[in-house]
Amino acid sequence: MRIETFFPYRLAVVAEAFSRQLVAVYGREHGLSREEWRLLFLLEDAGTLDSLRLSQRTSLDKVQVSRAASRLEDKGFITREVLGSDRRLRNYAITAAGRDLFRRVFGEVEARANEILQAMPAGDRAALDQGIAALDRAIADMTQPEKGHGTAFPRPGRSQTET
Amino acid sequence: MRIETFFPYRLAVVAEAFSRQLVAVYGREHGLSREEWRLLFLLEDAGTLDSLRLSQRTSLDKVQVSRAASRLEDKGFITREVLGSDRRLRNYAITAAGRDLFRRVFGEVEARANEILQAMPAGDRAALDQGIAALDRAIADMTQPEKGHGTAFPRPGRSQTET
DNA sequence: AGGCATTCGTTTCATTGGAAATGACATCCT
DNA sequence: AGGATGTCATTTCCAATGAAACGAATGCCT
Repeated sequence: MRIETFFPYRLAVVAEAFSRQLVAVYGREHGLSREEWRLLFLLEDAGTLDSLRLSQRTSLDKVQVSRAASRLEDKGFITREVLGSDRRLRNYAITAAGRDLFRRVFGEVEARANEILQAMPAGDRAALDQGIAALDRAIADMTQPEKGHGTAFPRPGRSQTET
Repeated sequence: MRIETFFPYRLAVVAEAFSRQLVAVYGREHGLSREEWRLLFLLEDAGTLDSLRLSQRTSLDKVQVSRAASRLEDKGFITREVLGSDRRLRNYAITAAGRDLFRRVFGEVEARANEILQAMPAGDRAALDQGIAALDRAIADMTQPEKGHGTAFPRPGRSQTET
């Protein structure tokens, strides 16, 4: 079978290529890693988030959040403080500088994304949107058996090593 | 803006999740890296390939090919020899063991992929296919205006030779 | 033919990224 | 209460990754 016709390959490769276009903006031009970019995105939307809500809303695991937050804090784009109610948790908030940066970068990223997406016929664009949404549902249904009958479903970042 | 509604984010996250399902098969269960998997895929299709054709047909850069080939050779799944006509190039060929492994793994990977894809309504599946193809074209047209259509896009090599 | 520049694949080096280990804290259970 | 257990963020360790450096080989050009 020719690999170019294998759907999973095509999806992965196209998604990567698209992503690379955007990384060129927030990464190469503004020095943000993908995790930092996403974290900043979340925080500019929410203003402030504690680590619990954060882990529920992102595809980032704890380690990634920890590292991205650390770097963003160093750069002065977010603040990080221990949460009073549960001192194991953290509360993250975006700073004015962070908001400023994000808005600027977001404009550029969105422009680049639209430049590509608008080059597609409207019908194809709608199809893509529909298809991605459906695939998302299919994967979710697959990995988290509907109704949660299964007591064990894979949680990101969990391993079943018994010590 | 909520990040979940930002299309580039959704695409990246869904594609990653889908890919992860497949990596779980060829990676976790069979010890192949993504690059090794792709290289093996190419070689089982072509039987033999020299490094020139290889670089034209894949999204892998030189370093990735070199490393993946090295490991596959160590495992006895491919052979690698200097090309007579141009001794800078290499000729890769899949071995019987490699073909054997690939067929076995491919069956599992395909099954897993179909398990997910078949869970989607046929219309959504068609939409996804159409959308991905269109996005591929849009990116190709964007990065390489007016060149060959199809699944070819940029390789991250940015050799800015001075002069 | 013989230098110069180019094109390869591979190696090196510094950085990244993931998985397990760690330590702080909270919760449970008796 | 208070020890055992669980949960969290962070750190540590090591494999993987990417960019630049390198050495070998070829093409070009006079």
